[in-house]
Amino acid sequence: MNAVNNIVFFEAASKVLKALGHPERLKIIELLQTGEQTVGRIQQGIGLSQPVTSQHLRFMQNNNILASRKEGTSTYYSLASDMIRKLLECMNSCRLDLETGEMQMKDIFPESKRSKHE
Amino acid sequence: MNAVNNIVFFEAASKVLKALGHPERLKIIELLQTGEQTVGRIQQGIGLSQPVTSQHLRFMQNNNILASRKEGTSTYYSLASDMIRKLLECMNSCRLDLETGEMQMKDIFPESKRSKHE
DNA sequence: CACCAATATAGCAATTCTCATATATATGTC
DNA sequence: GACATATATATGAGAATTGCTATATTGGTG
Repeated sequence: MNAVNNIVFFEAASKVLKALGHPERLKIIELLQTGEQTVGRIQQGIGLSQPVTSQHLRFMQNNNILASRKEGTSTYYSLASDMIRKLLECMNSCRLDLETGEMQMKDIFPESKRSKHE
Repeated sequence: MNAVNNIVFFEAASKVLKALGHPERLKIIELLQTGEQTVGRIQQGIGLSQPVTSQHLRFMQNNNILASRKEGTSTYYSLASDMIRKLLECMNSCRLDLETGEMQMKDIFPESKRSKHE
């Protein structure tokens, strides 16, 4: 693993993280954990409008978080990579730690005040 | 774990992920894996200007990714939570999978074309 | 072909990010 | 107090993100 590959990795990984960094998108990802879903079902599942749902899906597909396949008039979206699955596992493990009290909500939820520029 | 907590979790987690979703910030986080560092050292380590470095650090602190303490004229930043450490572990594990060929770069790096709206 | 259902895209306004430059603050030393 | 060092903040410009409304596309059915 050389420096160049490191840079590539950071670039790639940060895109993935950024694409995950939106509450609705995170919900979508969770939804897809159990398998592929159509746009319609995803939309129902998270309660967003159809265009916004589509936009999030496209965004995630462009960042290689999701893959899709068409069947008739439907499009099925699914998790695209092992990395996503690993990250999801990690998130779920954290959520479990919260439930068991092993981790505190304050450990991940900022109560900090923001200045204008964050 | 009820619905409300889920929402809180998604909100919190997505902020964390978003704050991690920037190549330079990811580098900073990696740098801090081995322990706290001053702003100066971090700046050297990643090669950014002092103000930009400070801004990234503030952003991450506001999103509870980092903690800081002052000593003399220096400020030491460090990883703020177990969640971050877990996510870091996960990322490093993925990087290892890349090295061993267990995972392919294409699994996390998008080659997809972008439309105007991503 | 007309029409419907499912999904995608365009275009726009508001907000947020990111980086750069300039300036401020705080601490330590002489 | 004058000054240097380390860090933070203000501010502004350009880009990216987000969600909305309207419209387009595509496949299936009669």
